[in-house]
Amino acid sequence: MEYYKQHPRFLTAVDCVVFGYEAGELKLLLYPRAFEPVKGEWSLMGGFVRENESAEEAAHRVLCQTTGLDNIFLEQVYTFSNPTRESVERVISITYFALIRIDRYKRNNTDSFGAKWWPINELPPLIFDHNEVVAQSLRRLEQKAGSSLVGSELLPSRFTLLQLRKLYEAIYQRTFDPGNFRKKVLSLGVLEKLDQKNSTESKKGAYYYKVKPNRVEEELERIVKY
Amino acid sequence: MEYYKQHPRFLTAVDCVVFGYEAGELKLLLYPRAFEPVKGEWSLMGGFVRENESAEEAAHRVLCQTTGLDNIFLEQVYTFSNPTRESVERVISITYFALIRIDRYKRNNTDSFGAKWWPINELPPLIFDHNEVVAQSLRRLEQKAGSSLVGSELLPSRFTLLQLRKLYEAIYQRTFDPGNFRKKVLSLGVLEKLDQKNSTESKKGAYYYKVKPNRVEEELERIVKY
DNA sequence: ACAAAAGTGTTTTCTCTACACCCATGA
DNA sequence: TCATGGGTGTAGAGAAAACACTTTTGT
Repeated sequence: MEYYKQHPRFLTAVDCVVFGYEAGELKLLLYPRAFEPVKGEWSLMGGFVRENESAEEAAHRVLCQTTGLDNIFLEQVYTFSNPTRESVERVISITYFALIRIDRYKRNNTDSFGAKWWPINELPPLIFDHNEVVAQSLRRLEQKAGSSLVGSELLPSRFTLLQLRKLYEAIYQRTFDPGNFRKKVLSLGVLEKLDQKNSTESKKGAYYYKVKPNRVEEELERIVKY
Repeated sequence: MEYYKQHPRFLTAVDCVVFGYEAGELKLLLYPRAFEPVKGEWSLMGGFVRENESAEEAAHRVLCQTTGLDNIFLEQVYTFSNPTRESVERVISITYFALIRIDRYKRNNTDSFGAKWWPINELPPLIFDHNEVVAQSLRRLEQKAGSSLVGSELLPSRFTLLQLRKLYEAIYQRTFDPGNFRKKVLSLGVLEKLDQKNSTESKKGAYYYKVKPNRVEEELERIVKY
C-alpha cells in the first residue's frame, strides 16, 4: 500500500478531434483557447478529467458541452505525455477522435465558445502538439472508414450514394469510380434502400439509403484497400 | 493560470506487454506483482511515470530494468482510465507493447523479479484488467505484422524464411503456404539474402536473410490480408 | 438537345491460393 | 532410398479497376 504514496500525480486531460462533414468537405471543429497560456489561439476541444469519471466519459462530457450532442462516436487515438508539452504544468493528454453529424449539431452551444468548423485542408496553426494529434486522428479516420461505413456517423440519417461517395472522396483525398463504388458498397449488405428519392443533386433523382439498423458492429470487409 | 489549480491529479503508470518468440512459440513476459494489493499474482511489467520522463521513457526504463535491453521496439496501445480499475487509488495506465529478441535477453536481470516467459496460449489469470490489455496488444501485433516485417524485432539478426514463416504462423495462429509466403515476403524487397546457410533445420540448408538496413519505415504493403 | 448524375454491365488486370514439381541431403 | 524442407513455376478463383453504355430529367 505504501508503495503508491511515493509517486507523482499528474493533471489528466482529454482532447477531442471533432470531425464533421459539410458541403462536400471534411471539417474539424476548433475553438479559441479560453485561458492562459496561449489564450485565444486555436485549439482542440479539451478538458480535464474529473475525480470520478473515466477519460472516455470526460470526452463525452466535453463534447456535449460544446456541441449539444450526446451518443457521439468516439475512439481513443493516442496519449501524449511529454513532460514539457504544456508550459505551465505537466498535463497528460488522452486524445479521442469524434464523428459528428453537422445536421444535428446545435450551433448555439458552440457559438458561446467561439468554436468554428475548419476545412481539413485549411487548418490554422494549433497550440502545443495539437497539429500532430490531428494528423494521427486523420490516419485513424481513414482506417475506420476503410473497414466500416462511416456514413451513419457523418451524414444525415438518409443519404444518397453520391453523398456517401463524396464523403469518402473527402476523407481519402482521391476520387472513386462511381460505378465501382456503388457496387462495392452495396455488396457489403449493410445499406437499406428507401422509397424516397433525392432530386436536388441530379436531374434523374437518386434513391436514399440508410444504414441497416440490425447490422453487426464490424463489417470485416475492406471498403477501401490500403 | 489559475485555471489549472482546481483540477485533480492522478497516478500515471505504464504497463508493458512484452512479446518474445522462442521454440516456435509466441511468448509473453510476466512477473509476480511485488506489492499489495494482489501481491504475488501474475502481472504485466509496469511502473509509475516519474516527474521528468514521458510515458514512453518510463516504458523503456521499466523494460531495461527487467530485461537488460534498451533500444527495444515499443508501440503505444491504449490508455485505461476507469476510476475503479485499481482498488487502492485511481491509476491511469498507458499500455505499450514491446517486441523482444529473446536471444539477446539477459536472464539474470529478469530472474531477480521472478519473471517468466509464458506461451501466448497458456497464460495464467492476470491482475486487474491485464487480460484485456494483452488481448488488445495481440490484435495490434497482428496489425503491425501485417504491414511490416516484424522479423527484425523478434528474430535473431539472421534468419531463414522458414523461421520467419513459423513466426508468422505463431502470431496469426494459422499456417501459410511455404511457397506463397516466400514469394510474398521476397516481393516486398526489404530482405537481403546473405551468403551463409543454415543447415540445422533442413537437409538441404536454407539461406539466411536479414532486413535491409536502409529500408523505409513503413512498407505500405500487405503481408497478411485481413 | 444537352449535360449530368443514376444505374448496370463488361473487360482487363492483378493478387491470392492451391498445388505440382524438382533439388539437395542427412538419416 | 526416402522423408523433409528449399526453392520455382503454373493454373484457377476472385476482387479491383477501367470503362462502355443506357436511363432519366431539368435547363
